[in-house]
Amino acid sequence: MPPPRRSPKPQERRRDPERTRALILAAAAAEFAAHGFAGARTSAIAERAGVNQQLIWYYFDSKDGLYRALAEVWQRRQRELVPPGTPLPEQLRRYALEALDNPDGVRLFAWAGLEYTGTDVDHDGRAERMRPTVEEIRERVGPEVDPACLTVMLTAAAMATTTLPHVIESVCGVDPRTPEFARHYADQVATVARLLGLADHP
Amino acid sequence: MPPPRRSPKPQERRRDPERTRALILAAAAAEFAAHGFAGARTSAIAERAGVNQQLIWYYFDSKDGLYRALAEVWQRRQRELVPPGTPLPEQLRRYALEALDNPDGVRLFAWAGLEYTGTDVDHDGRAERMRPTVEEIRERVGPEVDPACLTVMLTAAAMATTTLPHVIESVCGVDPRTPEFARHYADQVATVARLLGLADHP
DNA sequence: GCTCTAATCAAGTAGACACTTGATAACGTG
DNA sequence: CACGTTATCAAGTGTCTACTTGATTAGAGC
Repeated sequence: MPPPRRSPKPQERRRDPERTRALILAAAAAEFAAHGFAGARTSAIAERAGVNQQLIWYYFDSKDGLYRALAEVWQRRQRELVPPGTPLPEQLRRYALEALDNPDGVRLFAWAGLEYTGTDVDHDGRAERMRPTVEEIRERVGPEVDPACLTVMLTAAAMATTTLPHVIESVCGVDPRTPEFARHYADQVATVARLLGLADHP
Repeated sequence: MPPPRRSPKPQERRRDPERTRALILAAAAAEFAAHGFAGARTSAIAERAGVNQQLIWYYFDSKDGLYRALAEVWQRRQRELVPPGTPLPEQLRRYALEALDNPDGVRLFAWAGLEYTGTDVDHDGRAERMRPTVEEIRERVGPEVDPACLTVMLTAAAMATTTLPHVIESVCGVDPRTPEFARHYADQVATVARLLGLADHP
């Protein structure tokens, strides 16, 4: 008689804290992105991750702690999105395309805006990250334009496929979630940026 | 012995269904705007309105019904916001200033975007309301620009003081909620619209 | 192998929440 | 003033939800 394999799912039982943490974080990103902080359910996160609910508290202390941990992950990705030296219209195009490549991240970022109460995990980081963009804009526009405000406008515009799907559906008459539209819209954002004189001059 | 006044608060007890309805709607606007649909609490709405909780179900059937009733109110206001014939930059300036005059409405509208699932109470209404704007833009820009997309971008840009306060805080270094900044930002939106050639031509 | 720790799990719990129920008091109408 | 209707109220109810507790097991170090 061979030694009996006690567990029916030996692979599933193997421990791997890093993997578990990552699974929970990924599931949390999807849930928070889909429903926002208040709407997200910890039970749904655990189920989506395929782990025991309690592990959420084991690794992240609270729903809030999980949310904050997520913000850090997202922050790291943002830093790597646009290599320095990329022309502005192309920067904006890529930023708009994030709606395709990382829709959860963009939604998370949008939720954070509405749920913002005055303290931001990433305040200083973002300020530093966007400074070059503001300065580049300053050099390319006239004195009547406040480059910081224009940066904000362009950021908002680039995120619109995520933040204003209802407007897009009404105004453009198409489903804003299709890749075709996202690409078209991203091109349009770049086009408008060029019209504003934000392209490289020869 | 004079006839005793039985109720200590006779004025409060006076019935006024219309007033009650309005009180609930106003309180709901504030709560939903502050926390979104999932985050809003019916108990908080009743308390803010100063009415018995049950009246929410008496008048609106459900939390969802209350939310929908609110959407209709908001919709009506939108129609009256910008009289036809207003030049585009001025339209956008006023739209951006809504963040001051009707912050709850703007927030409600922004929440609706993130919570959008494909069905919209005001789909047709908004489409019709925004058509003239799209057509006006079409006449003023070159063929490389999709006027519907530009309309979306400008809408998103005009709402940024509400949707992206965290970005504004980082990039502009000011509190996005102050009236001074809101006015400055609204002027900037109008300025950029003029730069894009959206002003009246002589 | 033994033991200690760290990871996983199952079964709660207390409170919050949307919504009901059934009674009561103001109002309109004859 | 009687009487039916309508608005208001107080006190639930079942369910959901974030979080606890306490036991169990996999793996690391000796």
